[in-house]
Amino acid sequence: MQNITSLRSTASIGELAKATGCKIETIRYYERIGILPPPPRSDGGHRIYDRDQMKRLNFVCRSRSLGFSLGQVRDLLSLVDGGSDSCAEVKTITLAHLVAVREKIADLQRMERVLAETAVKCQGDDVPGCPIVEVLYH
Amino acid sequence: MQNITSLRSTASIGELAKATGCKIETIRYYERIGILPPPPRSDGGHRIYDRDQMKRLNFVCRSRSLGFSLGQVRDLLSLVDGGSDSCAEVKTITLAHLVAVREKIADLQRMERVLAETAVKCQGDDVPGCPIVEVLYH
DNA sequence: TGTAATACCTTTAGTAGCTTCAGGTTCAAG
DNA sequence: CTTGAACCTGAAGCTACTAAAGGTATTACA
Repeated sequence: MQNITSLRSTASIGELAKATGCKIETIRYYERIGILPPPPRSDGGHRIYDRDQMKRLNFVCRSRSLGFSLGQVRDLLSLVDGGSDSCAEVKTITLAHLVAVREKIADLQRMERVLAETAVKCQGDDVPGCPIVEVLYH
Repeated sequence: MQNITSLRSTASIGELAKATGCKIETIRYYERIGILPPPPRSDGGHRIYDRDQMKRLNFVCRSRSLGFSLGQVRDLLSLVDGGSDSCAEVKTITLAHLVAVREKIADLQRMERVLAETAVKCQGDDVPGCPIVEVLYH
């Protein structure tokens, strides 16, 4: 197996998966829902990807790893596909997402605090009346 | 409509929903998947809840609001139902969840950092080559 | 007591974002 | 030419709900 960035400019779905860290099934899923365009096929029906597709999948994976929803990824892709005067819209989507991420962090920190506070109260022994259970019952 | 904690010791599903902050549909869903036992019914088929059910639903809602999965809630409930010598197991589940919550926080903070760093680089104007897009392409 | 508004009922399907499965075909190495 | 790995499709399953359609019960008021 050779490095797809060296000799060949095309890759199988498995090679693409390795290169991007995205699972094969996920790649096919993205194609099915229209995030990735259907690539050309070999005579036998296997998918053949080129560098552009690879770049596009990278974009998708990276966006997903930053927590963008597939809907947002779709929007970002169409802005990128559309042209160059879309920077403002890209920023808008990003800032909206940033707000959502910060809210999630705040939510989780609230949970973390309660869980940690509660857990230390519990001895973990056989004494009836577990403090954790008490908290859960309110 | 009277306060369910005062005169009557039973409640309709709507009253239960109000008392716990859990939606009616969610209560029925919990029953369907076995988180809540099926309550007795009125002659016309409406659900009638008593205080124990109310307590149980409170436990479920509170656990959920702390981020426990329904599987974990199920486990916690069966420990609580089981007896009093389950404190250690309750603590184990709680600590495992705490670890998971902290991992999620760390993940989100990583996203937050990248998003914030990237967003400030973007002027949001019409200049081609949006820095956000660059980051997404890697 | 009659009626109208509200609350409740069931079943089914939809959401996000994949993952897994079953059952078959193609490709590449030796 | 054979064998094993990689690939193919379509459908179902996962979490935790939410919504919608279409029908029945209850309750408040006149």
